Amino acid sequence: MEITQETDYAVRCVLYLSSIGPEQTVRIEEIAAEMQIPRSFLAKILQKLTQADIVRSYRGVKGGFRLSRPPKEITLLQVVEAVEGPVAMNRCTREGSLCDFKKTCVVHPVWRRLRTIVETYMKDITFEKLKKERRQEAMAQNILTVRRKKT
Amino acid sequence: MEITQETDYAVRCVLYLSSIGPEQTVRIEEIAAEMQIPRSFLAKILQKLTQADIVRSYRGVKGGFRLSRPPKEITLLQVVEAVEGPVAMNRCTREGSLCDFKKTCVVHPVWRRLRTIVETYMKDITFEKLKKERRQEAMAQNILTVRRKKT
DNA sequence: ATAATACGAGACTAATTTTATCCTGTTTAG
DNA sequence: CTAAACAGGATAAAATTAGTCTCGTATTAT
Ligand code: SF4
Ligand code: SF4
Repeated sequence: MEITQETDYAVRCVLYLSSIGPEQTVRIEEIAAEMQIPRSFLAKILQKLTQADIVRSYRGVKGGFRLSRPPKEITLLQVVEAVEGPVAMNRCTREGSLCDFKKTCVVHPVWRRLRTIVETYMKDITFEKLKKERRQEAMAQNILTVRRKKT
Repeated sequence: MEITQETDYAVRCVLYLSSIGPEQTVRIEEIAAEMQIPRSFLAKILQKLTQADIVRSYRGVKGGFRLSRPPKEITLLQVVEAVEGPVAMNRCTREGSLCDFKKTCVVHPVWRRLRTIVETYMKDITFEKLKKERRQEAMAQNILTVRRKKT
């Protein structure tokens, strides 16, 4: 029971976008390099994130991506669901018709409850929270200043 | 993020075994039919459950399976882990070396925490609990008496 | 205008995992 | 000794995951 590599990439990507200014954009190329994500795969992931209205894309010269709202309003759950669909925990909480036992099954409510627990936890993790921790770490290591020079 | 079909089969299987007497054994055939699990696939699953010391197998005529300890001492987590390995939630909580960022990553602790949450929940669900609910339902519908006749 | 840049969409592919099946061998009750 | 029942390994189809590539469209600087 694990998220996919794709989902982890997506989280890294949104985390990176959380660290830039709200007026800036960054190219796929930059995110891919900084977050160690295969470039063309990331392009696909960003399409999903765009369609889920988590990021917004800008085409052409000077184009790129930015978050479509402040990091505070983007949760881990939203990102996970955008790339891999509902966190159902078991098929029957996603599509009940898949199992004949559903009506009488005593395990079904267990999975439903677990689903709620996981969703609740992930809903509480915003990228604002993550960003803050990240900035603190970066400052402790002077990573941010290094990156500014390079840009 | 879902358990596999195999895992669901395993849970059904252990649930069924929880309902029989501690001295009885049941054949793969019976479990497969009652719990709607492909026979040969179930055989494989039971091997894993045997190796994890959740069930015990008996060969030869009159052979079959039974739980290797009372349902009270078997948790959902044990069964899940027996068939699909650790519930890591993300690769990095299973094998840290898989990610270069691990040391500084602010998301990593989030997955670790979620893992703990899920494990804690599943550890609390014993098959004794499930069995009790199941018996109540069965009695309400007279399923148990029907099954006894058939045997 | 138009060339260069950057994302969008869809087809395609490779690798891995999931979901099984089957065969041969071993154990055991009667 | 033999029929019943599980053990273990090989094999295979289907689904999912992970990733690439090409061509199209939008944007902007010149
Ligand atoms: S057996 Fe119960 S838990 Fe399993 S899929 Fe069916 S309803 Fe869900
Ligand atoms: S980026 Fe962070 S969360 Fe993702 S795999 Fe690496 S350590 Fe884990």
